[in-house]
Amino acid sequence: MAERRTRADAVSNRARIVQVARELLTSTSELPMNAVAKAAGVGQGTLYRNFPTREALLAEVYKADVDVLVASAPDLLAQHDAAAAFRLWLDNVADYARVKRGVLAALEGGELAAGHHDPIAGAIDRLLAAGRDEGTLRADVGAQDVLLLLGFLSRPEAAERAHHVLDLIFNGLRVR
Amino acid sequence: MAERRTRADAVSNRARIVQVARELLTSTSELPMNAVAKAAGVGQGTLYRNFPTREALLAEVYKADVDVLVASAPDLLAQHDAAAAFRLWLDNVADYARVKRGVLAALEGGELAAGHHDPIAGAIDRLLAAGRDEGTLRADVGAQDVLLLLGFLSRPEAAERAHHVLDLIFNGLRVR
DNA sequence: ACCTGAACACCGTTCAAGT
DNA sequence: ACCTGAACACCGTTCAAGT
Repeated sequence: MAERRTRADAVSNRARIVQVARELLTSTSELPMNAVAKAAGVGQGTLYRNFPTREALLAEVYKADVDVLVASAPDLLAQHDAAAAFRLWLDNVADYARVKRGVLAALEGGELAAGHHDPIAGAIDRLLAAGRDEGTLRADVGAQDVLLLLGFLSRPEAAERAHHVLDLIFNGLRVR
Repeated sequence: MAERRTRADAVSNRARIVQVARELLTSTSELPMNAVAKAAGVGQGTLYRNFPTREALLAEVYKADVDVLVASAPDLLAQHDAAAAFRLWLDNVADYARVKRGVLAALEGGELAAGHHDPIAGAIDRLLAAGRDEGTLRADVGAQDVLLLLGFLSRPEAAERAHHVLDLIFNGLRVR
């Protein structure tokens, strides 16, 4: 199977689409596909061949952020006990959610979350498993449960109360 | 100020709009305004004068359900201690959410929830206050926090795990 | 091989014209 | 006083035609 080199213009088009989408998302939380195509200077067809769904585009836009979030889980586990690591990781998620609301939108129920190997779910699983071994976090909690609970971060009103609500959630996941 | 009798056709139009919307929501969770107008046999203008936003229409459709939910709070408090009443009330909410997903959509961030006198928030406040007096529920929890946490019920994947996630939430709201 | 952009099917919402 | 429905401004998505 011969490796086929993608045309140079195709490569730059794809990169420009992602860059433009990222910029559009800094001003508003909406992302009209036609607006992305126009701002990127490509036809709608080009946009859709690169990213068949908006979820796919969002996943690409926030890939770097998600990678950082996922990578921070083992780092925190190396420096703290599992319960503290989990609590700190939740704060990381909240910080990302505050700055870039779209991260959560991409995360929940989309390509990222529904994919076979959702990296975020993997990070949560790791933290939960450590807490279970330690005996500080409830053994009957799955990554799915945590993802559902974190969904509140995507609501606009969440910003002010995020920290407090995370405390309540964390309190609920600890063993009594 | 003389009471003005609304025209008979106007009254029946309004009732038919609500009835048709309710029926449409049993099959799908979407509610296109034009589809409502067409199914109700009225012009779009009539629909919009009665219900300026979709939220307003949803609020009317689910008014009866919300009333039942709100009324159940004092009933539960009369028969159980505050913590048990709160737990049972949460189950009531989950049951409604399972059957009619739209109740939650109408509840969260919409006319119902954002209104000056959100009845749901009132019911939650009442339950929380009783739990605080009793010393079983955390004093630093507000109705807003609970509403944010309950938002997960509107997600399609929530159905199977709703009961378990509610346990986690309840666990987090209790005093240690 | 990749691209463009007209075109289609759908929204929500408004408002002039009717009764 | 209330209603109708054409019309407008927007979506997402497809696909024939180009290079």
